Amino acid sequence: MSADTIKQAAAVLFADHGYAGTSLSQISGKAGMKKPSIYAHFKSKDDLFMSLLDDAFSSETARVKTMSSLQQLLEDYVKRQSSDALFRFLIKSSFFPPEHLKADMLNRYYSFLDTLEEKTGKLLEIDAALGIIRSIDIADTASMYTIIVDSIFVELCYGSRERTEKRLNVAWGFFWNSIKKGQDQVES
Amino acid sequence: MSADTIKQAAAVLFADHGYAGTSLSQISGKAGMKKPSIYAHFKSKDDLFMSLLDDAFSSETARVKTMSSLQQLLEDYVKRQSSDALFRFLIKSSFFPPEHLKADMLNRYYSFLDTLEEKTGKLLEIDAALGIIRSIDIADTASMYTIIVDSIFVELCYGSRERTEKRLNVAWGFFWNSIKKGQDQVES
DNA sequence: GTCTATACGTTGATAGAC
DNA sequence: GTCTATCAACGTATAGAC
Repeated sequence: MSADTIKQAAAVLFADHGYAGTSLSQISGKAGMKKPSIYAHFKSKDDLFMSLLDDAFSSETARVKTMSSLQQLLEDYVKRQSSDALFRFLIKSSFFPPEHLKADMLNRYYSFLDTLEEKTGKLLEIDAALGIIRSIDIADTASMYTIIVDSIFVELCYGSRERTEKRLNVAWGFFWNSIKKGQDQVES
Repeated sequence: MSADTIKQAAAVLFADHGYAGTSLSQISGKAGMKKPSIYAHFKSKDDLFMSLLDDAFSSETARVKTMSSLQQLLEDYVKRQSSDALFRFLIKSSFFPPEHLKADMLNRYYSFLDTLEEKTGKLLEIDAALGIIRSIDIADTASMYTIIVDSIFVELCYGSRERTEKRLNVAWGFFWNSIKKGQDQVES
């Protein structure tokens, strides 16, 4: 289907140049058709953008719901930074929403964050029950996890995989060391 | 001077709508003059943008160089999120640079990051010498600090001061607890 | 330094033939 | 569904009067 071809082209361009920085002629050009053809599939530029956003949030929410380890999700994000245009589109658009669509977007973003924090809480509770981690404040720890996720997203914006991986290792080291059982921290 | 009036107007608009999303007519309108008057002070839109960016990086670099505590800088960022348009402009522009100015910007950004990590390292070394913190890997810890800074910047993009402050408290709690002396962590 | 007037490309979007 | 042709509006930028 050519609606899909348009979406794929738009994802890349929106991710690289933003909403305002991307024109419909650029999108149609990349999709191999003329500008007016877009209107056979989408009502407007806004419609195309929001449609992409829905796809992206659905995909990420599904991913979070089926994840089985906190560390795995972070590594998954790093892996997808170059290959998954829809993911890059989502990050950049979330950080910098077009002003007139901001309200619409924020609802979806917060709903995604809720899913993430809820799932994080559940995984932490399992680890706590298994005795892998110390008794901790689950809410604060889940919050700290999303902080790491966001900082990884920031690094993803700049595109250097090397830096991102280094950062991930440092962040995860601090995080896990703070919550795991054992006395590796003792070194006074 | 009216070059300054233009800059102030531009900072707010670039921060809110981005480079591509802001037009020279919007800027001149907010500055109380007509569009062509801008060209009496700046060669082009790019010139205005880069001039603003230089101001912003200079200001932030100076701030980092004179900071006396890691926690203070974070709190300073939160306080300025609503009042300091140039600061908001810098964050948004750094996260999402216009593609054709990206290379130019990245140099300045990395130079700022170097200053930040260097200063962070020095402050950590002082605390270590004073016996306030445990012996740690200074480089990793400074890196973890910039992770927290970035996550605060992300939150600043969304504008809710309440959420930002909560996040700052959680992040700082984890960070300081990981490096300070004493056995507050023991709770197995 | 600020203005009016203007040049000229590009934007998002529509009409209508095929 | 895709195209050509066209639209009004807006973009950056310049020329030249005051």
